[in-house]
Amino acid sequence: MPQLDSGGGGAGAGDDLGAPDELLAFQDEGEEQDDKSRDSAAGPERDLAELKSSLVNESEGAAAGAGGAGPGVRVHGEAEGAPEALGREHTSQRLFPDKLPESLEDGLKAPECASGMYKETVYSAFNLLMHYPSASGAGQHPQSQPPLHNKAGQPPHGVPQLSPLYEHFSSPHPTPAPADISQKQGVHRPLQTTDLSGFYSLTSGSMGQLPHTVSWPSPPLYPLSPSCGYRQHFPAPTAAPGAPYPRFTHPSLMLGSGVPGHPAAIPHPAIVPSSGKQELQSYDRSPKTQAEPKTEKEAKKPTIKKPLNAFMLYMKEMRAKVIAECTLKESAAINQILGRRWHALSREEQAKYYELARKERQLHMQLYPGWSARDNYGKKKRRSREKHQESTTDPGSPKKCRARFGLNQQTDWCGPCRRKKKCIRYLPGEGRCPSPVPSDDSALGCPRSPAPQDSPSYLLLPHFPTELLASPVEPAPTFSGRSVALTLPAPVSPKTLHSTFQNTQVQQQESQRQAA
DNA sequence: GGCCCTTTGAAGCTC
DNA sequence: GAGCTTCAAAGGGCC
Repeated sequence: MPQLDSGGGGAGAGDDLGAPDELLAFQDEGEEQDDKSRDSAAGPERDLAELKSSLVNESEGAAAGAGGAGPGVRVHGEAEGAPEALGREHTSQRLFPDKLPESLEDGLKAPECASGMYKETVYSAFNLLMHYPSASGAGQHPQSQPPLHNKAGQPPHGVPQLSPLYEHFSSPHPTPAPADISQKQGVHRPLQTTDLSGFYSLTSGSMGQLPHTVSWPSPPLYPLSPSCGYRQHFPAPTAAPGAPYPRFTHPSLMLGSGVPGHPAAIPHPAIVPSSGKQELQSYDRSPKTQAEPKTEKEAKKPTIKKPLNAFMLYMKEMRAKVIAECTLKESAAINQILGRRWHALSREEQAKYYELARKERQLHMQLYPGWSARDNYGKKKRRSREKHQESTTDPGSPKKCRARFGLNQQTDWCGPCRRKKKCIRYLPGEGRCPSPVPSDDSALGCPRSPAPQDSPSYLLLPHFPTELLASPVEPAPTFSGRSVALTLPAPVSPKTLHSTFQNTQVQQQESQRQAA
């Protein structure tokens, strides 16, 4: 794997892009688990148990792993020399062993055609990104490069579908990045010296090769002005003179429209016009935007979306598959299934998505150095806080809850929710955690929170299949030692459960018809 | 038309 | 630094 975050150049920022949760998910196993992972007898179930164990025991692991790896999932190429670096290297080897490229390679040999998502170009692009940020190779056509993994040009099973961001910046005909990309106001992050030219390509030649994924419908062949209309704060990389067409001209990305002086489309999947679904609302906590008068021009600023995290990338890839398998349509129910499946993934499988997400964040940060997630704050309806205020039975923090019941703050779980963070799965009507569950083995006899018998309306539904309370897809996970499965029955709303119930009935009727 | 639901993760904010 | 909040995608459902 290339040195994505090598100390040379300006790769420093990328090193810290990994999220703490990623670390917790994969770091807490420690050396003991590392040994376990080397155990050839370890099967998927055990792997899953270990993963869940590591997730559950995140606080202990965080304390114990103070001398471990730095933040985030790392790839090879850390700063060398120091023991810490050695530890990180060790961690990175555990997280991204040579298996990863192998799996990618294997996957390329074994296409999954169910959704038709995987195309050669996409994974060639992935390979290009894996070589990133080689400036020397920026102008090379992938076919002229010795491909690392696309032996058969086929996508792998389990290899994450590239997000639009990746797809977008993976043109085989890259064009030079603009020289003035950093010459703008509001740039807080230093522009990476990494040559991103390989990710801006707007050539017409790539258009025909560009696969159409579920997420990206067929791009209309709109002529593209050389000056791409990134939002004002972020001057756009301009297309090469010989690049008349954008790679992506999704209607939602026609960012130039409406922006005076920027008539062209913005070929970036992370950008949506503010006139879209997420209209800029009056609520905006950004001091900058509060201070500035909202001119018409500003109101039409495009919205740069957050880069997708690992789970979002996973959802994006697997949604169609789940829909096909389960004949579900409601995204809420699908997401529940995907959430369970996500937990059931092996570490290696999840690591692929974490790595992909990390690269997305890195790329996003380099493309929009001054962008912050804060920029989009307030662009969605505030609902959590309002809902929270509506609830008079605030479960309180786990810390308070544990203190209330005299539990160990480090090891005991907060009531039936079994979470160490916010206690949200309290029993309705009983206020804060009424029955804290210690984390010793006695808790293992009660793997699930006691289902409230009074308030949830789905329990009152006639003939409601109680098995729906458990995982609709995955079997109940096993418990290992003190570990408590994270895939506890999610606090599914009665509405969703009822919908799921209805869908189940439809499925049963269909199956009966087919059987007949 | 726009919000809700539902998931996990990342990042910003608050104390 | 812990805990909380918001947003990212998706699309049917609901008002």
